[in-house]
Amino acid sequence: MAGLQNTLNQPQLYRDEHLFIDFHQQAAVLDSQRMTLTRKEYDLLALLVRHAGEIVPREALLMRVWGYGSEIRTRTLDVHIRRLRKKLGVYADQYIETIFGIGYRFQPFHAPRFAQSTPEGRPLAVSA
Amino acid sequence: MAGLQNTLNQPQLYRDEHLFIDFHQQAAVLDSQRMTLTRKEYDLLALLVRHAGEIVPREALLMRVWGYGSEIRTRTLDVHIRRLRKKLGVYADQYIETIFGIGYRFQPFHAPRFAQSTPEGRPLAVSA
DNA sequence: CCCCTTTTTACAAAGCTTTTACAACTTCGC
DNA sequence: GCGAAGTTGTAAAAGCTTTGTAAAAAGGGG
Repeated sequence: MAGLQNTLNQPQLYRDEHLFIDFHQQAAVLDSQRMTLTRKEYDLLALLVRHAGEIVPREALLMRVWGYGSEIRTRTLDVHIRRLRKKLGVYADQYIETIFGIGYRFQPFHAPRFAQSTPEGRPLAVSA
Repeated sequence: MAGLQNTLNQPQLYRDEHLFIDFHQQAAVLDSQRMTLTRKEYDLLALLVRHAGEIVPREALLMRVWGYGSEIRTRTLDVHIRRLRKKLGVYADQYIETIFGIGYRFQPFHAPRFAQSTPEGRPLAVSA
């Protein structure tokens, strides 16, 4: 698999064509430019990237990044997603997908996308 | 034989010549292309496919997918069936049969079809 | 205080579901 | 066969929920 692994068997690194993340140093680099992320922005990005290719439900994000239980109603996740996307620049929509009604998914840069065969319908399948 | 079975003895997978469904991941693939289904569309398709070859009465579908009792009058089932058929493309009519006055039946791709002037196949129990 | 980060608020936009209205079809009695 | 009554197909609109966005408010560390 991808990055070197530590004793907890968690990758220490993520790397694709444009994005590089060092989970140990908690640093992200986009096209050779260091991203300046706030703590929450980094935590959110890191969590998504560690689960690259998988849908991460809103609930899970709110729990693991904010410690919020499902009873808390907040829009702060949306706002942080937006700021992350802004900092991801032109790749934003390719990297961070919205799974309507469920959560978000980080996709490695060249991950195969399942194209849309039907004229209507939106870019994502259901999953939980 | 069908897919692997979990501890509840429900198949986890469905597969035929064109359609593949992973009930655990709640994802459907048609001719190697992931179908983009909304939640209700997936629930409806999954219920029909789990009972492949059997007639599933409208009442049962409305109860199990929508939680509607028999007193509720709605056309939303018809509309969802239509959208499913659209997304099933050219196989639509082969996969989803209308059993007039009773309900619908999902047929595996190469299943032999019998005349349906006298609908056979045991209906699914309506009770929850 | 000041600056930076985080959260909330309010509204806009997008997505999904349901209803509505009418066309097409099936069944059944005549 | 024919017509009536009921059922299903279909397209479009309405309704509701979720997400995007900008701006203001709230927190927190120096």
